Amino acid sequence: MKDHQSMSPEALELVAGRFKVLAEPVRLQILQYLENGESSVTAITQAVKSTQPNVSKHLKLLQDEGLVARRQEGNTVYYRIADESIFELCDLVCGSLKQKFIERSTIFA
Amino acid sequence: MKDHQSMSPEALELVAGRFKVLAEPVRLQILQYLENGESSVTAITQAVKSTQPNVSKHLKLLQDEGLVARRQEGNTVYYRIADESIFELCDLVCGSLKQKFIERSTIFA
DNA sequence: TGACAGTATAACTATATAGTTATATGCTGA
DNA sequence: TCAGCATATAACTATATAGTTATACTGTCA
Repeated sequence: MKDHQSMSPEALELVAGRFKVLAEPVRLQILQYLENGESSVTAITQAVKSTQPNVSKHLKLLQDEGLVARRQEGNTVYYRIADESIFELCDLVCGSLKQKFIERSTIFA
Repeated sequence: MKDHQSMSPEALELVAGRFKVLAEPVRLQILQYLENGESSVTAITQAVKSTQPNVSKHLKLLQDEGLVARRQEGNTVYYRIADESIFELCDLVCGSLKQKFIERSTIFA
Protein backbone atom coordinates (compact mmCIF):
# COMPACT_ATOMS: atom_id res chain seq x y z
CA MET A 1 0.00 0.00 0.00
CA LYS A 2 1.43 3.27 -1.17
CA ASP A 3 1.65 5.96 1.48
CA HIS A 4 -0.15 9.15 0.70
CA GLN A 5 0.67 12.56 2.00
CA SER A 6 -2.50 14.41 2.84
CA MET A 7 -3.71 16.87 0.26
CA SER A 8 -4.50 20.49 0.92
CA PRO A 9 -8.14 21.61 0.99
CA GLU A 10 -7.52 23.54 -2.25
CA ALA A 11 -6.25 20.43 -3.98
CA LEU A 12 -9.23 18.47 -2.72
CA GLU A 13 -11.52 21.13 -4.17
CA LEU A 14 -9.96 20.60 -7.58
CA VAL A 15 -10.19 16.84 -7.30
CA ALA A 16 -13.83 17.12 -6.25
CA GLY A 17 -14.42 19.38 -9.23
CA ARG A 18 -13.08 16.74 -11.58
CA PHE A 19 -15.34 14.12 -10.04
CA LYS A 20 -18.26 16.50 -10.29
CA VAL A 21 -17.81 16.86 -14.03
CA LEU A 22 -17.80 13.09 -14.32
CA ALA A 23 -20.86 12.74 -12.11
CA GLU A 24 -23.42 13.22 -14.87
CA PRO A 25 -24.64 10.28 -16.97
CA VAL A 26 -25.03 12.37 -20.11
CA ARG A 27 -21.45 13.60 -19.87
CA LEU A 28 -20.24 10.03 -19.43
CA GLN A 29 -22.26 9.07 -22.49
CA ILE A 30 -20.61 11.86 -24.45
CA LEU A 31 -17.14 10.75 -23.37
CA GLN A 32 -17.93 7.17 -24.21
CA TYR A 33 -19.19 8.15 -27.62
CA LEU A 34 -16.09 10.23 -28.30
CA GLU A 35 -13.95 7.22 -27.54
CA ASN A 36 -14.79 6.12 -31.09
CA GLY A 37 -13.19 9.27 -32.46
CA GLU A 38 -13.90 12.95 -32.81
CA SER A 39 -17.41 13.99 -33.60
CA SER A 40 -19.57 17.02 -34.35
CA VAL A 41 -22.01 18.51 -31.87
CA THR A 42 -24.93 17.40 -34.01
CA ALA A 43 -23.71 13.81 -34.12
CA ILE A 44 -23.10 13.76 -30.39
CA THR A 45 -26.54 15.21 -29.79
CA GLN A 46 -28.12 12.37 -31.72
CA ALA A 47 -25.92 9.76 -30.09
CA VAL A 48 -26.84 10.73 -26.56
CA LYS A 49 -30.46 11.50 -27.41
CA SER A 50 -30.46 14.98 -25.94
CA THR A 51 -30.91 18.51 -27.25
CA GLN A 52 -28.26 20.59 -28.96
CA PRO A 53 -28.09 23.37 -26.35
CA ASN A 54 -27.85 20.85 -23.56
CA VAL A 55 -25.03 18.99 -25.26
CA SER A 56 -23.21 22.25 -26.00
CA LYS A 57 -23.36 23.11 -22.33
CA HIS A 58 -22.01 19.73 -21.29
CA LEU A 59 -19.25 19.99 -23.86
CA LYS A 60 -18.23 23.35 -22.45
CA LEU A 61 -17.91 21.90 -18.97
CA LEU A 62 -15.89 18.97 -20.30
CA GLN A 63 -13.62 21.31 -22.19
CA ASP A 64 -13.10 23.62 -19.22
CA GLU A 65 -12.03 20.56 -17.26
CA GLY A 66 -9.59 19.62 -20.04
CA LEU A 67 -11.33 16.34 -20.83
CA VAL A 68 -12.24 17.16 -24.43
CA ALA A 69 -10.78 19.46 -27.08
CA ARG A 70 -12.44 21.48 -29.81
CA ARG A 71 -11.69 21.87 -33.50
CA GLN A 72 -13.71 24.03 -35.81
CA GLU A 73 -14.01 23.36 -39.52
CA GLY A 74 -16.26 25.74 -41.34
CA ASN A 75 -19.61 25.65 -39.75
CA THR A 76 -19.02 22.47 -37.86
CA VAL A 77 -17.28 21.98 -34.52
CA TYR A 78 -15.62 18.68 -33.77
CA TYR A 79 -14.88 17.55 -30.23
CA ARG A 80 -12.45 14.84 -29.24
CA ILE A 81 -11.11 13.22 -26.09
CA ALA A 82 -8.26 15.25 -24.63
CA ASP A 83 -7.51 13.18 -21.54
CA GLU A 84 -7.49 9.42 -21.81
CA SER A 85 -7.18 8.99 -18.05
CA ILE A 86 -10.95 9.23 -17.75
CA PHE A 87 -11.25 5.73 -19.17
CA GLU A 88 -8.95 4.36 -16.51
CA LEU A 89 -11.11 6.10 -13.94
CA CYS A 90 -14.25 4.49 -15.33
CA ASP A 91 -12.60 1.08 -15.43
CA LEU A 92 -11.60 1.40 -11.80
CA VAL A 93 -15.07 2.46 -10.78
CA CYS A 94 -16.68 -0.34 -12.77
CA GLY A 95 -14.48 -2.92 -11.11
CA SER A 96 -15.21 -1.51 -7.70
CA LEU A 97 -18.96 -1.41 -8.32
CA LYS A 98 -18.99 -4.95 -9.59
CA GLN A 99 -17.12 -6.07 -6.50
CA LYS A 100 -19.55 -4.15 -4.30
CA PHE A 101 -22.55 -5.92 -5.78
CA ILE A 102 -20.86 -9.29 -5.57
CA GLU A 103 -20.15 -8.71 -1.90
CA ARG A 104 -23.68 -7.59 -1.22
CA SER A 105 -25.08 -10.63 -3.01
CA THR A 106 -23.23 -12.91 -0.58
CA ILE A 107 -25.28 -11.44 2.26
CA PHE A 108 -28.02 -13.80 1.14
CA ALA A 109 -25.69 -16.77 0.73
CA MET B 1 -5.06 1.33 -25.90
CA LYS B 2 -7.56 -1.09 -24.41
CA ASP B 3 -10.77 -1.42 -26.38
CA HIS B 4 -13.90 -0.69 -24.42
CA GLN B 5 -17.33 -2.04 -25.13
CA SER B 6 -19.86 0.68 -24.59
CA MET B 7 -21.69 0.63 -21.29
CA SER B 8 -25.44 0.61 -20.89
CA PRO B 9 -27.18 3.77 -19.67
CA GLU B 10 -27.99 1.98 -16.41
CA ALA B 11 -24.33 1.18 -15.83
CA LEU B 12 -23.39 4.75 -16.62
CA GLU B 13 -25.92 5.91 -14.01
CA LEU B 14 -24.18 3.83 -11.38
CA VAL B 15 -20.75 5.05 -12.42
CA ALA B 16 -22.00 8.64 -12.32
CA GLY B 17 -23.39 7.97 -8.86
CA ARG B 18 -20.00 6.85 -7.64
CA PHE B 19 -18.39 9.98 -9.01
CA LYS B 20 -21.11 12.07 -7.43
CA VAL B 21 -20.33 10.72 -3.99
CA LEU B 22 -16.69 11.61 -4.58
CA ALA B 23 -17.54 15.07 -5.85
CA GLU B 24 -17.70 16.74 -2.44
CA PRO B 25 -14.58 18.16 -0.80
CA VAL B 26 -15.74 17.30 2.71
CA ARG B 27 -16.28 13.69 1.76
CA LEU B 28 -12.83 13.55 0.21
CA GLN B 29 -11.45 15.03 3.42
CA ILE B 30 -13.21 12.32 5.41
CA LEU B 31 -11.82 9.57 3.18
CA GLN B 32 -8.37 11.05 3.38
CA TYR B 33 -8.58 11.22 7.14
CA LEU B 34 -9.77 7.62 7.38
CA GLU B 35 -6.75 6.53 5.39
CA ASN B 36 -4.87 6.83 8.69
CA GLY B 37 -7.15 4.21 10.22
CA GLU B 38 -10.65 3.87 11.56
CA SER B 39 -12.06 6.75 13.53
CA SER B 40 -15.10 7.83 15.51
CA VAL B 41 -17.66 10.29 14.20
CA THR B 42 -16.56 12.84 16.77
CA ALA B 43 -12.93 12.59 15.75
CA ILE B 44 -13.81 12.85 12.06
CA THR B 45 -15.98 15.87 12.79
CA GLN B 46 -13.06 17.64 14.41
CA ALA B 47 -10.65 16.59 11.70
CA VAL B 48 -12.73 17.99 8.87
CA LYS B 49 -13.87 21.03 10.86
CA SER B 50 -17.56 20.48 10.27
CA THR B 51 -20.61 19.71 12.40
CA GLN B 52 -21.59 16.30 13.69
CA PRO B 53 -24.91 16.02 11.83
CA ASN B 54 -23.28 17.05 8.60
CA VAL B 55 -20.53 14.49 9.00
CA SER B 56 -23.05 11.79 9.88
CA LYS B 57 -24.92 12.53 6.69
CA HIS B 58 -21.77 12.36 4.59
CA LEU B 59 -20.78 9.10 6.27
CA LYS B 60 -24.14 7.60 5.43
CA LEU B 61 -23.69 8.45 1.75
CA LEU B 62 -20.19 7.01 1.79
CA GLN B 63 -21.45 3.85 3.45
CA ASP B 64 -24.35 3.44 1.02
CA GLU B 65 -21.81 3.63 -1.78
CA GLY B 66 -19.70 0.98 -0.07
CA LEU B 67 -16.72 3.25 0.43
CA VAL B 68 -16.65 3.11 4.23
CA ALA B 69 -17.79 0.56 6.80
CA ARG B 70 -19.26 1.00 10.26
CA ARG B 71 -18.43 -0.62 13.57
CA GLN B 72 -20.21 0.23 16.80
CA GLU B 73 -18.56 -0.14 20.16
CA GLY B 74 -20.75 0.93 23.04
CA ASN B 75 -21.76 4.47 22.46
CA THR B 76 -19.16 5.15 19.84
CA VAL B 77 -19.29 4.40 16.14
CA TYR B 78 -16.10 3.85 14.21
CA TYR B 79 -15.87 4.23 10.46
CA ARG B 80 -13.15 2.83 8.25
CA ILE B 81 -12.25 2.67 4.57
CA ALA B 82 -14.05 -0.22 2.87
CA ASP B 83 -12.81 0.31 -0.69
CA GLU B 84 -9.19 1.17 -1.28
CA SER B 85 -9.78 1.83 -4.97
CA ILE B 86 -10.80 5.38 -4.13
CA PHE B 87 -7.17 6.23 -3.52
CA GLU B 88 -6.19 5.00 -6.95
CA LEU B 89 -8.96 7.16 -8.35
CA CYS B 90 -7.64 10.21 -6.53
CA ASP B 91 -4.09 9.50 -7.65
CA LEU B 92 -5.21 9.28 -11.26
CA VAL B 93 -7.14 12.52 -11.00
CA CYS B 94 -4.26 14.29 -9.32
CA GLY B 95 -1.88 13.24 -12.05
CA SER B 96 -4.29 14.35 -14.72
CA LEU B 97 -4.93 17.70 -13.06
CA LYS B 98 -1.24 18.35 -12.66
CA GLN B 99 -0.71 17.57 -16.33
CA LYS B 100 -3.58 19.85 -17.27
CA PHE B 101 -2.06 22.79 -15.44
CA ILE B 102 1.38 22.11 -16.85
CA GLU B 103 -0.05 22.12 -20.36
CA ARG B 104 -1.97 25.31 -19.75
CA SER B 105 1.13 27.00 -18.36
CA THR B 106 2.94 26.37 -21.65
CA ILE B 107 0.39 28.57 -23.38
CA PHE B 108 2.40 31.50 -22.05
CA ALA B 109 5.74 30.00 -22.97
C1' DT C 1 -33.98 4.97 37.10
C1' DG C 2 -31.96 9.29 35.60
C1' DA C 3 -28.40 12.10 33.52
C1' DC C 4 -25.28 12.41 30.04
C1' DA C 5 -22.51 11.41 25.85
C1' DG C 6 -22.26 9.91 20.99
C1' DT C 7 -24.69 9.36 16.90
C1' DA C 8 -28.60 9.66 13.75
C1' DT C 9 -32.51 11.86 11.81
C1' DA C 10 -36.04 15.47 10.61
C1' DA C 11 -37.13 19.81 8.83
C1' DC C 12 -35.64 23.72 6.79
C1' DT C 13 -32.88 27.11 3.80
C1' DA C 14 -29.81 28.30 0.37
C1' DT C 15 -27.41 27.18 -3.64
C1' DA C 16 -26.04 24.81 -7.73
C1' DT C 17 -27.19 22.91 -11.99
C1' DA C 18 -29.64 19.87 -15.65
C1' DG C 19 -32.82 20.60 -19.05
C1' DT C 20 -35.79 23.62 -21.91
C1' DT C 21 -37.04 27.40 -25.05
C1' DA C 22 -35.81 31.22 -27.48
C1' DT C 23 -32.37 33.72 -29.60
C1' DA C 24 -27.78 35.16 -30.95
C1' DT C 25 -23.56 34.26 -33.45
C1' DG C 26 -20.88 32.83 -37.24
C1' DC C 27 -19.94 30.37 -41.43
C1' DT C 28 -21.26 29.00 -46.28
C1' DG C 29 -23.10 29.19 -50.69
C1' DA C 30 -26.34 31.22 -54.01
C1' DT D 1 -26.43 40.46 -49.40
C1' DC D 2 -29.43 37.10 -48.07
C1' DA D 3 -30.95 32.45 -46.65
C1' DG D 4 -29.94 28.66 -44.06
C1' DC D 5 -27.34 25.63 -41.20
C1' DA D 6 -24.34 24.52 -36.96
C1' DT D 7 -23.20 25.97 -32.64
C1' DA D 8 -23.33 28.89 -28.56
C1' DT D 9 -25.56 31.56 -25.15
C1' DA D 10 -29.28 33.67 -22.24
C1' DA D 11 -33.08 33.21 -19.28
C1' DC D 12 -35.88 30.40 -16.94
C1' DT D 13 -37.77 26.29 -14.17
C1' DA D 14 -37.38 22.33 -11.56
C1' DT D 15 -34.75 19.45 -8.72
C1' DA D 16 -31.11 17.84 -5.81
C1' DT D 17 -28.33 18.45 -1.94
C1' DA D 18 -24.91 20.73 1.50
C1' DG D 19 -25.24 22.79 5.70
C1' DT D 20 -27.85 24.21 9.90
C1' DT D 21 -30.77 23.71 13.99
C1' DA D 22 -33.47 21.07 16.80
C1' DT D 23 -34.50 16.73 18.42
C1' DA D 24 -34.68 11.67 18.76
C1' DC D 25 -32.32 7.51 19.69
C1' DT D 26 -29.14 4.44 22.18
C1' DG D 27 -25.85 2.98 25.31
C1' DT D 28 -23.15 3.87 29.67
C1' DC D 29 -22.57 4.84 34.30
C1' DA D 30 -23.91 6.51 38.81
